[in-house]
Amino acid sequence: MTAAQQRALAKVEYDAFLATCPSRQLLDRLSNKWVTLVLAALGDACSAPEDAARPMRFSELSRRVAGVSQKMLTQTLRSLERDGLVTRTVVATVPVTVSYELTELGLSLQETMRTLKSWAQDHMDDVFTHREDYDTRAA
Amino acid sequence: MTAAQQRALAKVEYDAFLATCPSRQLLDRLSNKWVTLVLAALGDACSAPEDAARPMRFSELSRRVAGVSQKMLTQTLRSLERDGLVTRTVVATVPVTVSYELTELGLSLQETMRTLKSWAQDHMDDVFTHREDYDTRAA
DNA sequence: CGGAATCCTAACCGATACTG
DNA sequence: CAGTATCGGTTAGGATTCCG
Repeated sequence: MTAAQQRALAKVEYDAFLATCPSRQLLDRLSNKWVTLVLAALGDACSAPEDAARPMRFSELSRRVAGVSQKMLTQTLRSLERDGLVTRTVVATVPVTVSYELTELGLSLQETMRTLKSWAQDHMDDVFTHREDYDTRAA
Repeated sequence: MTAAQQRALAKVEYDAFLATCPSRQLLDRLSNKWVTLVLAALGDACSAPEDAARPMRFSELSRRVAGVSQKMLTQTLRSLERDGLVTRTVVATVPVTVSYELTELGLSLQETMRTLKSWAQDHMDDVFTHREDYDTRAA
C-alpha cells in the first residue's frame, strides 16, 4: 500500500490553523506573491474565455509577471509543477521551447488567486485612504 | 486637495502584474501566511452565521492561529489595522483588554482568504500524490 | 531560450527580556 | 494581558555567470 492510499483511508481532517498540519505548509507556499501572480497569469493569458488558460512560455510569463527574476520564476514554476498545479512541456526545437499550463487542479485555485489580485487592485485606493488616516493619527 | 482626492480624480488603473504598481505591494502584503490565517480566523470565529465575524482578543487569536509568535501576530495585526482591514479596540480594564474585529473592507477580503485556506486543506491529498509522483519520476 | 549554480545581502522571524 | 525592544540565526531572493 502506498502512502497516498494510506492517507486516503485515513480520511484525515486537515486544519491549517494547526501549526503542525500539512495543509499549513501548503498554505505557506501558496501565500506567496509569485505563486499568486504566476497562477493569475496562467489563468488569464487571453481575454477570450474559451482559451483563457492557454499554455505560456517561460519568457512570456517572465514578461507578464513584471519584475520577477529568472531564479524566482523557475523556483515558483518548479514547486507548482511538483504540487501538480501546472504542467511543464518541453519541445526540442533550437533553441528549446518550454511551455507551462495550468492543470485541472491549478485551474481550481487560479480563480481564487485572480480574485485576490483583483481585490488588491480594486481596493488600493481604499487602503491608501486608511493608511493616510492611520499615519496622521499616529503623528 | 488631499492625495486621496487626487487619486480619486486620477481614476488610476491598477495592475498588479506591473512591478511598480502600488497594488503589487499590497498583493505582496496580503500574500502572507499570517495575514491569510488571521483574516480567516477573524472571519470564522463562530460557527453561527449571524456573528461569524465577532471580535477576538489578542490571546484568543494567538491560540486560534497556532504557532504564531507574539511578534508576528502584533506585526500582522498592525499592518491590517493600518490598511483598514481590522479595527483595534482597547478597553482599560486591569489587565487591559484588546479586541480585533474585521472592518467592512476586511470582511470583503476574508471570504477569499477562507477560500484559500480551505483549498489548501481540501487538496492536500491531491498535492501529496502529485509530489510523490514527481519525486519518484525525478529519482 | 530556458534554465542551473554560485555568491551575497536584506529581510524575515523566532527567542528572550522588559513594561504598563 | 497585550504588548515593545533588541539580538541573532535563517532564509528569501537579486545579481551574475555559465550551459545545452
